[in-house]
Amino acid sequence: MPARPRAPGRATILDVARRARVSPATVSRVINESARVSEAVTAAVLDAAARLDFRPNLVGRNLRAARTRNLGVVLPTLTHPVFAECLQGLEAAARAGEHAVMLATTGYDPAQEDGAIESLLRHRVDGLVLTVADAARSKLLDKLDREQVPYVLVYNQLGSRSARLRPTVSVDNRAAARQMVEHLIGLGHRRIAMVAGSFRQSDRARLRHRGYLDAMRAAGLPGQPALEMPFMSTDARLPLLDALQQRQRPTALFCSSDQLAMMVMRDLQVLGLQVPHDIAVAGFDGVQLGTLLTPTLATVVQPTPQIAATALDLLLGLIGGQRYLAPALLHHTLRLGGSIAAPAGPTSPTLPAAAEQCVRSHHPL
Amino acid sequence: MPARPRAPGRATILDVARRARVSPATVSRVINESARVSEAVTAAVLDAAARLDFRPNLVGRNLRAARTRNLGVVLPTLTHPVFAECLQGLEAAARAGEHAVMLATTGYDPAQEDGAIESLLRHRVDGLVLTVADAARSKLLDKLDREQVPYVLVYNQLGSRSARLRPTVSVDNRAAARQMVEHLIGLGHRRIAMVAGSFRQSDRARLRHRGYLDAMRAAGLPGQPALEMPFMSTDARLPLLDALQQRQRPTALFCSSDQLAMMVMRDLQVLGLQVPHDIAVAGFDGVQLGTLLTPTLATVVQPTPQIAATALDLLLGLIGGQRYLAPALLHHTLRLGGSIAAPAGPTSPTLPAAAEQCVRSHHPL
DNA sequence: TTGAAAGCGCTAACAC
DNA sequence: GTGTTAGCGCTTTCAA
Repeated sequence: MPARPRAPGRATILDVARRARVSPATVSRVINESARVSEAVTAAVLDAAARLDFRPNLVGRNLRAARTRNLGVVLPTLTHPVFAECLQGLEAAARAGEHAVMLATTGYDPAQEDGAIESLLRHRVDGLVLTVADAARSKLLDKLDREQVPYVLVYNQLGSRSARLRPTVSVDNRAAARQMVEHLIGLGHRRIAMVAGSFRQSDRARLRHRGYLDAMRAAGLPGQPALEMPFMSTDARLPLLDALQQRQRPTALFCSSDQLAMMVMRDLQVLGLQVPHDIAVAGFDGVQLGTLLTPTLATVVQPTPQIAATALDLLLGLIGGQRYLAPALLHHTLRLGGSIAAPAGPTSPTLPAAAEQCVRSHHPL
Repeated sequence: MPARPRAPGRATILDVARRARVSPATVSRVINESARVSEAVTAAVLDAAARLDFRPNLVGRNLRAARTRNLGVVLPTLTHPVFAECLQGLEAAARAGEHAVMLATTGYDPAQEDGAIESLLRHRVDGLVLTVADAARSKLLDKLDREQVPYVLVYNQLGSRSARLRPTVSVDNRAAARQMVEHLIGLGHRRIAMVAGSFRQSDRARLRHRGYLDAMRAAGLPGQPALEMPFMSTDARLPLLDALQQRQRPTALFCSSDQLAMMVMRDLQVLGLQVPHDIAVAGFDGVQLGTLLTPTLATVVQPTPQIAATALDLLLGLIGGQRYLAPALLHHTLRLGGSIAAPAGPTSPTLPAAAEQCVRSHHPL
């Protein structure tokens, strides 16, 4: 049994070189397979490295190489499953490409975006994958452009008239939203409202609202402004109550995200309304958890694994020196779950008696 | 307007020193506030740094300092919300403590644990937060111990008779499970089955099963072996069918995780059973999404934000040189959702007619 | 209070 | 094929 190495895991390339009676350069060559080395020497080096529990110090390598094979990922939150799934995909793809992932979350707060990115850049990540509040008018992205930092946006999508062109990976949010709303209209819904995350925090939400308006207008129906809700809120009852107390209560709610849709479904039920019988609910994202709900959530499915894989692919391309990058528009699909159905007959214009009281008394959920 | 720096963001401490007409050492002192520097010089340095868009290269610093202020986080998956929430908390706490997070996921595969950790260690993370398959008999943890790498386990809990003592942050899984099952018994349930993630992949699942057995035995009821399911499976129908076709169909199912419980609830409903009327379902984790289900999921709530905060706290302590670390046992609570209720009267011993056919025909969900 | 100089671990030129 | 050497950007003695 060999003696325990002095400071285990801390042997350097020089220690290995000495033990194998070769130069440090040769050790490096063996480790990285960066040049041909004779079989005998290779074996000696490998043996020495193994005996010493040699673990290459990537900090040293990175300093020397002026690149780190580290990627920064900046997302609003992981509480929202679509981002957790995306991160999962990014990490797997990064690992497959021999890169490591450094993570930062911003809590949908543009102020935190700057600090997060700055920290990542100090660590000299080779590139960034990020979802920002507003891709079209982001000082941060301007900065990244100026400094020529490779980055790819996920989920963010630039309007067609946007001045800047930036690398994005997303679905066609507007078209996808329109398609879902058209589906609702096809089922017979006429009064459809949209619930959205706050527009300031999400360019996606704005585009999806446009798609909603497109569909409504095309059908000659009155589109409404979105019912905006801050992203991190956990209770939709009061805004919902507002919407439902309108003279013409909507028979369907199109939500700008699955997270929102799930919350809305729960709160509608708390208010005493049956989904989909009393009111239909549709989401946007296609998170797996939607299939675990009862009824299952009808939603626009974004191909999150492909979004992640594509983003990483593009990013590695950019890092590799590729120049121009067209925005990648991936295909969405509709998942028609049990949360939508044709509208019931003429609905009563009043809420269940329970609803009002339920909200006012702040009944815990 | 100042001339654009040559290679923006790539000015070094030497450039700043030259511009401010001081030594690089002084620049370092100013940047890190590591020693007193006169006001005048400080101002000059700061000014030069700002003009040059100086961004300290942490790779250089880390090489020199032999510590990185990077923390490695190793989790089975982010698809399971409890881990996503935990990572979120870890990242926030790390950022608050001026540390960055490098992420790796293992997909519940012990084989991947090794590669993930090895990669992180090559990056010279200062410490690790991890959830492993089995904390008691993990070669990896042995290695970390041997190499004196600071680490803290989250969710993993060592049995009381475990040989090794390792730093863990968890709830008392056995007691918590017992309490939930006792609650079910208190409601009148007598035939309670447990559904669990595969034991090999989770020491937690084993402990929770023990707690289940404790409760059953204490009540003089027959405890059963757990219905084991691989963690990444997305369909529980066939195993469920097995359980439900027993002579004495269970009136309640205790699941070892919320993920599993949500899947089970959906699949029960697919099989034509009403939760909680026909069968009660309880989970373990307390993920927020449980409150979005209908009925809401009854579950053992683990204080995930505190688990994350505590883990980070302990880890930073270990990194700071602290020696012994007692396992931290955090308080769980029960969240009694709509997915459990007292058992209905004598249930029919047969499944709804739909059930059998539904499974055999592999009806898409 | 500030500067000079050495070196963290590694790799890429360049020699042999 | 293999060795020598210089230096990536930073901090930290040690001197002044």
